Amino acid sequence: MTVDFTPGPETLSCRTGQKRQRVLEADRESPQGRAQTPSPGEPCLGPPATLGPRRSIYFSGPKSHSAQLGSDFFDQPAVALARAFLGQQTDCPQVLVRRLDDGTELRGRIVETEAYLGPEDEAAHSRGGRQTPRNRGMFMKPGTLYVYIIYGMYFCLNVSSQGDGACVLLRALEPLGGLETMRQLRSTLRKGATGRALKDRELCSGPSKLCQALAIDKSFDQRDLAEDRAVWLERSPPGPSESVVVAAARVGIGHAGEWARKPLRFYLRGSPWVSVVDRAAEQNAQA
DNA sequence: TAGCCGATCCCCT
DNA sequence: GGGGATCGGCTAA
Repeated sequence: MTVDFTPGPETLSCRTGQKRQRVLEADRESPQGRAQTPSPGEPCLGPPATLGPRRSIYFSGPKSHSAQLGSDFFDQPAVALARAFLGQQTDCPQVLVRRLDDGTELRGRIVETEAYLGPEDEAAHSRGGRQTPRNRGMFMKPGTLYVYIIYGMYFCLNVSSQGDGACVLLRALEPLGGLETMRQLRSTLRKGATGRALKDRELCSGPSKLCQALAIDKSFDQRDLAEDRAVWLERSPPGPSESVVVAAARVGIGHAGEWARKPLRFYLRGSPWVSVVDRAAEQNAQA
């Protein structure tokens, strides 16, 4: 079986409505579906009525963070979104921002992602169309977070994309701001902490490491990355040079047969912040 | 640096 | 009851 990993615009338009319909249903059904509802002290964060003339369609309305990427950015197929997180369409990788309760902002540029395509993808939690309370975020509107517990003690952070049950796993960040807080969080949360100071490249080089470093846990499940006040996405400042995106096999899904070999993991070639480097795949990456 | 392996517990069948 | 989108310590090369 072959799969087209670069769906065209027609795929874009026909799948969107389907998932949005489910979201409406989800919002009606579950209190968690309204996780992004602002608390009494917060401003209303509904979608912008109009966009400013100079504002990118990818930015949220004026009531969100000024640089916060809006819903439209996430409304693309999983592979396109996984690449867009690395800046392949926007020329610069996106920055994940986490604002802690005390106002501290932690920032990391996304350098590694994995795409999970939905029901047909044997490695996805939504394989075969499975929809359970745990993976519900995968079926919610693009930009919805899907946070799950792995091996009983770690968290992984996914972002729902276009297409039912499709999402993108965030695997690694280049820490840009709040490194000392990240180090503290990692040292506190990681298993068997020995007190050894973690190197910068050990802070966010893995899906669960970045969750620890950004204090992201199950409470973030089903929240909306386009509207949330504690976690959001921004455009990165332009980097020093153009980056090459490597497409490699995904990690840790050996049980998934042929799907385990498909090049659905994406990372920036040469980045020291990536969790797993695939030399063979890098040879195929275009400069 | 790479490979091996145990920890640990949620979630699904 | 068993598997798992991980991590980190230990060992060998």
